[in-house]
Amino acid sequence: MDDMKKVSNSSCNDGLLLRMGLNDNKAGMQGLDKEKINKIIMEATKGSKFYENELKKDQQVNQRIEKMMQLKEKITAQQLLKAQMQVDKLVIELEQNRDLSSTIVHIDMDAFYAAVEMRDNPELKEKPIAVGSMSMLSTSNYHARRFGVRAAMPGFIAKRLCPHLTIVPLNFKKYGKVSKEVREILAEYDPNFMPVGLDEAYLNITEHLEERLNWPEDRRRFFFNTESTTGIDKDCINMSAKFNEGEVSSSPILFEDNTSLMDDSLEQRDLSVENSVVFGTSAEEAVKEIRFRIEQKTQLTASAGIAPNTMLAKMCSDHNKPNGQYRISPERLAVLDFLKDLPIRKVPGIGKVTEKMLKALGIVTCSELYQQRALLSLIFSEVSWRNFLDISLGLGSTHLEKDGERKSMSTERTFSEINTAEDQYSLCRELCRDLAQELQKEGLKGKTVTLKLKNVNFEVKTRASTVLSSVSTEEEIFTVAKDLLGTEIDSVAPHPLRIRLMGVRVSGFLTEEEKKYQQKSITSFLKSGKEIGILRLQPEKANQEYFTKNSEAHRGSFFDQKRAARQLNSENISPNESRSKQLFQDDKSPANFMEETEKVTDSQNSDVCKIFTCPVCFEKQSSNNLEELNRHIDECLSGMCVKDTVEISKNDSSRENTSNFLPQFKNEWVDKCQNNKTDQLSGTDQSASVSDSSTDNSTERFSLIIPDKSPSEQQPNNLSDIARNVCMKQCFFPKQASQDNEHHFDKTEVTEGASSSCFFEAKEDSVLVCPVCNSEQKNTNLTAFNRHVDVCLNKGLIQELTEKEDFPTKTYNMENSNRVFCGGLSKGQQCTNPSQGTKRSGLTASQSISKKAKSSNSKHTIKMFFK
DNA sequence: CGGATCGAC
DNA sequence: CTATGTCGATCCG
Repeated sequence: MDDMKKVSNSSCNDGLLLRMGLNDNKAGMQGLDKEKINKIIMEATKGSKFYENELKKDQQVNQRIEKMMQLKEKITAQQLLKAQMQVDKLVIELEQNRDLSSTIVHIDMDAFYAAVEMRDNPELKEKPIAVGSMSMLSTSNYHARRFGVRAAMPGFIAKRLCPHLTIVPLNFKKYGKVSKEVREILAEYDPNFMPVGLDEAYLNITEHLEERLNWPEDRRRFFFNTESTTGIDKDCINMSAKFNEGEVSSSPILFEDNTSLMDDSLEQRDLSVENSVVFGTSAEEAVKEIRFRIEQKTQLTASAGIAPNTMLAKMCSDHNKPNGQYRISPERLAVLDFLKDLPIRKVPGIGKVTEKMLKALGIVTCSELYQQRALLSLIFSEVSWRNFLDISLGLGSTHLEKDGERKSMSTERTFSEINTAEDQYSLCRELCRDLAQELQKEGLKGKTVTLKLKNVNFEVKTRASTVLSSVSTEEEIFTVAKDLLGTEIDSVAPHPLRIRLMGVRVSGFLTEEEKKYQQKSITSFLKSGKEIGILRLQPEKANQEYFTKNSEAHRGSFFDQKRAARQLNSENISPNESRSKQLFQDDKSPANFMEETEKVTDSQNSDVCKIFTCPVCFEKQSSNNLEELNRHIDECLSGMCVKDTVEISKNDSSRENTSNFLPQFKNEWVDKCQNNKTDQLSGTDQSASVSDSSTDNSTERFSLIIPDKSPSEQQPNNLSDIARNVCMKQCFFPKQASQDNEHHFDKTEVTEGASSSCFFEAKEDSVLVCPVCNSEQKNTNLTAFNRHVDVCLNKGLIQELTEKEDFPTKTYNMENSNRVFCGGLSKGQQCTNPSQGTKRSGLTASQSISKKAKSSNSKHTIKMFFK
């Protein structure tokens, strides 16, 4: 125990560093004291972009602290008193529920990667080494730590601290293998143990200890490994000698000069059998046994903590690191004593920022955290202060939760500056490809794509977009990601986007149920004719056969069940309620939705339908706004190959508003929640007219028209194919029915060339999509939008992008493209960006577009949009 | 929902 | 020259 205390005193960071530096005379290496270390780091750091950004972040934290302090000032004594009572009430409750009955162990491999590398390359043993690269280190050995070389430090700075430092590249396969070996041992003590990364794990050994009491001695006897397969036999024997003599054991690998801790009660060990050791039945003994076995098996040392819960166990394992262990006995006072002077920073979950904020409140140790509990409850969020309270009471989780389902998957890369759109797009595609591959390994599909960018000033931005269908393939992800990227590129235009990191993340994974739903063929959906939605499709004879052909397999399908449930619902409840229930049936968090819906309902005093059926994927989409739906449809469409053109036209509608698809195909979409405009377009040709059979008067009817071929000839794989054909790359809805008539366009104002294809009402806050870069321009007016397009054109994007053969995006040719401006430009509008001429085209953006639109010719050109 | 931030390994 | 990659959680608007 004396040993433990000594080490525990010196394990505080500052002391440790200092001591190590002073004590180290081996290998002719000197460590550095903290001052020197800081000085060197500062010199290497200051003036760099990285440092500038660190300063900036620091300022932000300071601002947060300032705000917090202002908040604190406003707190009255009265409030504080009240809070004190409430919190203390909670404290009593928490104390009553304090659970000390579990024995949780935290195992932490010492300097794991570095230790593995040293083990496998004896030449490194005596040297300061770090694992990682010149730009970033993952870990360092204890030699190197004396010089201040630490994890998360860039290699080039470490080199300045320690010029002899050997930097070993990462070798994850190897670490994984070793990790597995360790885990095999751990599983014997707790089959449900919880690994954390490669080098840590939590175990609940409560049960093991119970059983262990009855174990015969031989079951607790372990042999020293005298037949090591590697060349380290001598060390092992040396170590075993120390074990036998009850001396302080020392890792042969890491700590030739250190004082580690196979400590108490070693004399009592039964060593009657040669080269073996018997461990006792206590928690300490069991954990020593674990560490012993790990070392015998892998030649690596581990530290461990034993405590009544995970939080304490984790802090314990840090307490006597390296190659040591510590236990908090399961008594309330032992716990509180451990926490008494413990700096809050040692607590898992309290990082740099929280530490600084609490320090501003005069809180450094856990007991201070407890003393300030009332104040904290007034300053921090419920979640935060409750967490603080748990910490200060030493409460934590007493069981090991299996890590649940993955919530996101991402990939990101750092590189030297990339500033051309071309490179950025192809990089983006690459990331999407990698990510898609990983996603498919786990069979995941997600609805949210997040793009992460770090510019050369180290400023990080993330941009996310949630689509209503889910994505998993490279194309699908890229379709979303590239738009996000495009928006960012545009946002800094005409300057190039200068980035040093890009990442793509997919989250919002489908649940099992949703996966099923998605996989269902739409035929079963179409059969119903009873779906709620603004679009209903009811196959006419011509298509009936096809629609029903594939439906056999789906009888009693998910859809059918849903339908049945819906009908049941509507019969059993009042009409109003019924509607609500129907709408929300598939919506897991209807709160906002409800509000929104009711609002609209009131204002229009009519049936409002906020569930849309996407014409592409035919999935029902509940959506709060049209923009979302638009985005969904857009995304649904893009990345898919358009094979042919099909028309959807609305045959009948009582009250609807404009919206549009690519108009040259007379596609029209109706948004019934927006305004009262009526556009009537009639379908011709072979129409698979689809009418709604329900009495719901909010229903619109559409015809599905397949112009060229009869369904049988066309032989689409499924109806989705047809549906996809229906729609063009884009659809726009007026985001809101704006009162503001400025920049208002309607179809009469547009030239023939454009207007036949574009009769979109562009109001102030419409969502405009740049025909060049394809990105949504939000919150823009037409002037700004024009400028954007102009800039976009002049950036030479088109030229550049078409040059590169495998370039994934936007390979359409402006000359032939029939892509049109939807609502973007008025006829003849001049380029509004004075800094940018129209060098390439010699035309203003609008003129280009006009020309383009005129030359465009019907359905075949559409293929160009979908590469 | 989207974005920023924190924290851990 | 040269400051990671990945994930979950939380908070705020």
